Amino acid sequence: MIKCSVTVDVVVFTILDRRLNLLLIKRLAKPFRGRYALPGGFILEDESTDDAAIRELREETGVRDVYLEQLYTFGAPKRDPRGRVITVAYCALIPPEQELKSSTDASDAAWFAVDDLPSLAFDHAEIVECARTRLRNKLAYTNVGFELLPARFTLTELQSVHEAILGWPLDKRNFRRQILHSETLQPLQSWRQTGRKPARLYRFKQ
Amino acid sequence: MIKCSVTVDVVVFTILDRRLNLLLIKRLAKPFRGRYALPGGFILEDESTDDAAIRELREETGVRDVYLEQLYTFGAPKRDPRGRVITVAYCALIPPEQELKSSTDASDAAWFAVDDLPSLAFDHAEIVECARTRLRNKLAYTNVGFELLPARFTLTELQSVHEAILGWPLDKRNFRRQILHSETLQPLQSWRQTGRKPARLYRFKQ
DNA sequence: TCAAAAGTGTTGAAGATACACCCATGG
DNA sequence: CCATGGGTGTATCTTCAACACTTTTGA
Repeated sequence: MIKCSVTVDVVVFTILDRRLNLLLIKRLAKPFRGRYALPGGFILEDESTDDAAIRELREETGVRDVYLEQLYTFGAPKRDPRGRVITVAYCALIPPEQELKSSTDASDAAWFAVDDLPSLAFDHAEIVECARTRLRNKLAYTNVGFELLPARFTLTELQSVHEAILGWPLDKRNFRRQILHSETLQPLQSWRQTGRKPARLYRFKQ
Repeated sequence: MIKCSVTVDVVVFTILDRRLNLLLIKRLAKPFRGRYALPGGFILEDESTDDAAIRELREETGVRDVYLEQLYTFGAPKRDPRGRVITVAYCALIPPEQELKSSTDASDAAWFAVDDLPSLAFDHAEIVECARTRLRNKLAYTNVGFELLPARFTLTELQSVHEAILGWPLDKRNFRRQILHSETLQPLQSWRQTGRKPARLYRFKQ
């Protein structure tokens, strides 16, 4: 029976420029100084791991009330050179409308397209892989893609989120039929004039 | 930043009498003395959480080389009255052929049908619920049911495993077509004479 | 010959895939 | 009037669900 340090690490996804991006932070301290790592940190005395993930997310990005889900726990004994540290990994999805702390302050945090990541500290590459796989799978049986969009969105925007997550193009008509048939979207009486023809806005029911 | 104790708890499933059962251990120590709990224990200095689960499983049941999968990590601050303990929960599936330590020694361990569990210590009822849900879902997209059977089995036996996990009856013809179509079974040149008409034996490919 | 479990096909419904053109608007 | 993205329907194929009788054996 030993005591060990416990961290949470959060894979924070968002959509930028129609591509799936995630948040990384450049490490200022050893080990892996100068390398990028997932946002995260040690859990506090009186908070659950979920609460720790929520807190880290707020500290690093300023966002709250977003989708957050526990992913997996990584507990290899040598995964952190400083000693025994196990980490509970989380996955967060944040809509692009959010004012991000990281995009406003002169931070060491930056967004990276998932297909163009730098080399990561610790076992964080493995954690990211785990998160991407989970997200892709989840899209098959849930409508979790909404979480990466603002409250009101067009069907084309939703489709491009799905395409960004899956990594392949979808058929427009099939996508629309399927998503509308699921009855999870509420059509609104507003249209967005983004391109030429205005596009109908929808929102997620509940 | 705090240090906390980390345990692994294992939901060990098996099939007994065509029903899904799980292993529980009567606690001899406080807290929850006399209540049943999941097998598990603290992780050691130099083992991964996976290794700890494998070790606990061997210690409590004597089995090795069985299906084992990480489930979820429970990290509420008050989940253990002794102090801050987080637990990484695992799910194990063991075939009924195994000689179980718990069934041979005069142990405080016992099998319980999942639909007839006693009141459990800690948050173990929640962990069990999580395991049952995961197992049910997993059956929809994998053939994990094999893990609860001996190396050679009949299709009727496999069907009854699926029924025990799902909790409802399946159509025999549809089940057989589906499972044979998946090409994960290898038919053998042997038949089991369990009832009247001999039934063909199969084994899981790889 | 009876009881018990093994084994076996077909039909209809629903869901998934593939595919191409017209529309509304701003420049 | 042209360029851009918005919006729409059909035909086919595959997959899933429902359903009942014959076969083999031991007692």
